[in-house]
Amino acid sequence: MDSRIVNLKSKLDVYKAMTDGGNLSDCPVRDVIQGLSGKWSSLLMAALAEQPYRFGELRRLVPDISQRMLTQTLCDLQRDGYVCREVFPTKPPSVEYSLTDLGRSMFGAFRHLLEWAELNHDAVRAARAGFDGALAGTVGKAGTAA
Amino acid sequence: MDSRIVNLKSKLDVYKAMTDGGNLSDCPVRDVIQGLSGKWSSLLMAALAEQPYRFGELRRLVPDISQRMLTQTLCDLQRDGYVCREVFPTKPPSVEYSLTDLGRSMFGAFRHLLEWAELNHDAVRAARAGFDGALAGTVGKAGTAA
DNA sequence: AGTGCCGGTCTCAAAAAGAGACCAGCACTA
DNA sequence: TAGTGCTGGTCTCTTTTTGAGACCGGCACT
Repeated sequence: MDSRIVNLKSKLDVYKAMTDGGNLSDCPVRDVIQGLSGKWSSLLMAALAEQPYRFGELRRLVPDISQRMLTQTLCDLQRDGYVCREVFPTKPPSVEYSLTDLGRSMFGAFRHLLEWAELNHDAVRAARAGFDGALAGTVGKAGTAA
Repeated sequence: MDSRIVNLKSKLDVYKAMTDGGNLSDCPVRDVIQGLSGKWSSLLMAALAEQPYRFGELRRLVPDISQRMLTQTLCDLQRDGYVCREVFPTKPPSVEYSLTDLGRSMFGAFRHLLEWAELNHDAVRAARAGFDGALAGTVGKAGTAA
């Protein structure tokens, strides 16, 4: 079993075969996931899943996003077919963003991750603290910080 | 109903109240999701969900990742408690990465999104094509490209 | 001796993101 | 009538993140 670690002869062929089986590079899933992996995409999707919002509403709802990224992320989400952009010819022309059917469908799958995060953020935070602590211990070799 | 568009008096207070309700900025879910929203995080999680891999194996499995990002992303995932890093004292010291229980748990939720992507990438691609086509039509006003 | 693989780190260039000014048009205020 | 604020964006500049690739020490095989 452990021979795979020692015996390195012509491993590349083996990996190529495995890659074809696991097709991580080719598969279109990557293409879809990359669209959602942006820093703000998931957040905006979560917001729009609640209800439709206008541009300025979203900006206020997520204070630490810049207009530039808000515009761009919304545009990307619209391009991927997740959100719908409607311009209302009101006095100050207002723009409303809402989820499409595709967007709602996608969010239905994404929601699981959100729920998991809600339930397990303590564990993640604990893991982070443990990792950082161990790192500090390794580097500084001191259990007690100043 | 539409008065919300016209009547703009002191809307900020209203939004603040809404923000408190929807708590999109504060909630720790963001903190967790951001860790997964990296370009490579989800891909590496998917790979490690199959089976444990060594550093070089992952590099070959995902050809278009740089060592730097591979190291960094794996380190981030390890810090968040999703993956476990084991160093084997073999002759060329080898390092194996595997999913922790927390990682497997998280991937169980993430998997839904992966499955959705697999099923709906056609729709997403179609939406993209439609969006790009409409954009070209708007700008170039020409239906037939050269 | 020379070469290659091991898992990383280091540096440098390019790309992406953040901060903030600026735009045109209309309503309300002074 | 001038001034102010709000609308949804775009433009520029700076900072952060990413990508590409050189480099490291140590051992095995040639």
